[in-house]
Amino acid sequence: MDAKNVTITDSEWMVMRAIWTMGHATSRELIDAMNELEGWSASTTKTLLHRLIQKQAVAQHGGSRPFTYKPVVGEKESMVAAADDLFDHMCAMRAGSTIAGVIQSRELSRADIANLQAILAEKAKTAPEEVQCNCLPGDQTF
Amino acid sequence: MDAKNVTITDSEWMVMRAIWTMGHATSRELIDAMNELEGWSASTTKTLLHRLIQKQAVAQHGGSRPFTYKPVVGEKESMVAAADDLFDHMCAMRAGSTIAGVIQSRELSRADIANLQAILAEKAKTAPEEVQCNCLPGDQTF
DNA sequence: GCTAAGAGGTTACAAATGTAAACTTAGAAT
DNA sequence: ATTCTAAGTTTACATTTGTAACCTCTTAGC
Repeated sequence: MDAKNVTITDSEWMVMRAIWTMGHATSRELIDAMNELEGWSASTTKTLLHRLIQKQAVAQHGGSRPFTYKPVVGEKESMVAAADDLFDHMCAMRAGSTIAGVIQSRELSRADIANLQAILAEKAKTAPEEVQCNCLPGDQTF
Repeated sequence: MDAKNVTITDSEWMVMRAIWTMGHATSRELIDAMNELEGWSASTTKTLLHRLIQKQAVAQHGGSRPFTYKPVVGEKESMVAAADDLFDHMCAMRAGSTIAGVIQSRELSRADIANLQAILAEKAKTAPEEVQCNCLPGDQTF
């Protein structure tokens, strides 16, 4: 199952974060975690877990109760897919400054920074002078 | 009006992009643009425009018809606010690699890259060895 | 074997969102 | 002055999403 093909809602995402972090979990573990993190009732977590199973973001394992639930889509791929989807709906010309804003407000490790610097150095080799706006059809600068 | 305080839905965002790009527009101009871009009917665009006015993302100008509509919230700030909100709901530890994925799939100008490199160089001065996961309470690496 | 508790599944409902029709008002055209 | 068209406002409805109760089934405990 490809992370790009699964749309995870905000509340489902909260459940996924718990499953990704634990690697695999029982419904009791998820219910307790979501109650502590968000104050949700057990019913809420069960509903969201069921919806995630239906959209194949999560798989149910084990032959007897309590079942174990494991993520089908990876956290890293899902995060990138969600961020790409967001940026795909935004002005291409302003992606650079938007990414700059995000970087400024995130904590990044030395390894993260080194990785980003390497990627940017590579992109610099073929970077255009400017990126075209893609907001209107046949669009030029207004 | 602060961009951070206005939640713009996906469809409203498509209307905003048109208004931002034109700077100011009449409803006829927006109706034509959204019909060409998304295939929407005039009613759809009118409804979304009205909702944007209600949530003070857009302001109505002019004393007689046709009115002119102008954005109250800026595009740049709204993009950063939306991206920040997305990342705020994700694992802090993986923000770096997610940003890397986004950079790889976006077209960036030379100026964008230079700006990002400068920001990263500055962050590198105080970067931690690693960023803590913030997915579960009292969480450590699993 | 029976009972109780826990887990899993189904149903419920309000609000948000996407999409569009219907109605009212204003102004242009005749 | 009247009519017609466009613009603006209100209403409508289906789907999605958030949140949770209720019901059924399974398994642990006695």
